[in-house]
Amino acid sequence: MTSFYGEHSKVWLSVDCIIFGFDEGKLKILIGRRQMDPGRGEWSLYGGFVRSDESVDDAANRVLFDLTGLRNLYMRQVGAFGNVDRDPGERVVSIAYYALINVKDYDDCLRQEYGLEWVNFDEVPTLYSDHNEMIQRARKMMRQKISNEPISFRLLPSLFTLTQLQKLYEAVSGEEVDKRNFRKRIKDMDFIEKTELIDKTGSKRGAFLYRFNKRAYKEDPTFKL
Amino acid sequence: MTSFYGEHSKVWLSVDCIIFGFDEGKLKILIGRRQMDPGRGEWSLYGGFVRSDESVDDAANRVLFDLTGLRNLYMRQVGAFGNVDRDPGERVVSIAYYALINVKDYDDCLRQEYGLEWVNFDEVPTLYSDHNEMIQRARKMMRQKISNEPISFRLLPSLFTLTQLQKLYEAVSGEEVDKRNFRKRIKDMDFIEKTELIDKTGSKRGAFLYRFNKRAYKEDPTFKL
DNA sequence: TCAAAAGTGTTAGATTTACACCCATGA
DNA sequence: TCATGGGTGTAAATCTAACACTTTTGA
Repeated sequence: MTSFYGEHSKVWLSVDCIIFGFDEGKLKILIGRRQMDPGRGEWSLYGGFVRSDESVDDAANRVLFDLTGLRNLYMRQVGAFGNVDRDPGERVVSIAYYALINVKDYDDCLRQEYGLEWVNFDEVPTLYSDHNEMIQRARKMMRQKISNEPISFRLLPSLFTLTQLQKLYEAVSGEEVDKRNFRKRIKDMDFIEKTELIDKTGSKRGAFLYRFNKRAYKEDPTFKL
Repeated sequence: MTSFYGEHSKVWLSVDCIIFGFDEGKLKILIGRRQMDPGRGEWSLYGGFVRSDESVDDAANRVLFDLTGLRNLYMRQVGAFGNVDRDPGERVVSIAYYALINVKDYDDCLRQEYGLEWVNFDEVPTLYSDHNEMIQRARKMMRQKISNEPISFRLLPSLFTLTQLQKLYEAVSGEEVDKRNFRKRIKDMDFIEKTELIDKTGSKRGAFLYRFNKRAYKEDPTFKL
């Protein structure tokens, strides 16, 4: 191969995906046992190598699609992790991404096939290499986003109750909020629409279901929680 | 070379540095004419390849030190830029970093030696490859930071006037603020200390010089502009 | 003497926070 | 009938934003 850059050394480049979900009032991530050496058997994020014919973003999308069967997930780059010895085998630099999925959309057969587990974010075990650092950075980014962009809806079913929305917000932001004040703020956002549907799974009385109107949000994209 | 990952392809990895400065009331960045093919002669950020024995962060620090002679600069990773064809020559993935320097600390001989120019951020020409995208992302990150972290002091001399501080804030945030309201907020921050020194370069009357007390900030790191 | 930047307080309006009770239902 | 989560309004406190004039001094 001819090269302008021949004298410099190349590195392996991988992507690692932090997949967030929300279920039973808790923020969760999807992790599995590493299937390859080095580190076989350790808890780990799921990742893959970047191929020569795909962009780094495409590699992350491919890995996410393999894993979830879902396209067009909300996905953001966390950043590059490039310590020399981060991979015990070779020099591998990894670009971390986080993605948000609705746990209910996710095919549990696929989860079992890959041997993945949903674990509560606050109870994540020690992970392979620098993966714990990756998830912390991802969480920090997400915490900043959730107050300024409507990302909650990526983690919830398309119909959700205000209590669910509030619990999610609390789980991500890490602080409790007053129910009445929270609902007041939601009422001001016209793109969060009340339906006539009632969810009775969470309480005897039942709670109204709401939906996120993407179109309405695009017309007036002001968001502040 | 033995490898666990032999079947996957490696890539060249570079770092690109966005060096911000502030002078004469304007936010500036340091760019130069590209010295190598492909793209020789085009306006470009300054960068370098990541070596096999250094972390990606170290590579960025090395490039910054070569260029400025300064250590311990404020530096943050912007992210990985990994489109397949972003480099016309070969597959090169680049990790962008931005750094803040005080223009007065910067040795102008070094600038000339490397053929670099300070250009107003709002007047940056078309740059090589995806470098314009990099600087936009860097600026966005910086805009978010400046209200929540005391980074202004990295761009200013150690003694500065409140007018300078305000102009800097306006240049980075992109919006004008009321002088009295701005000063009120500054007064609340005990780690921005008034000295008895007067700067007479900016006005006939002269303005008091202030200084950032790092130690006091560490004791009470609350910041909100 | 005048142009140019430095410096200084008050008030109205908006936003945020704290707070407690009734409702509907299934078990 | 009672335990559980759903739903609602008001008032005090805080924060934000708007606003204009005096001071100093070198040219």
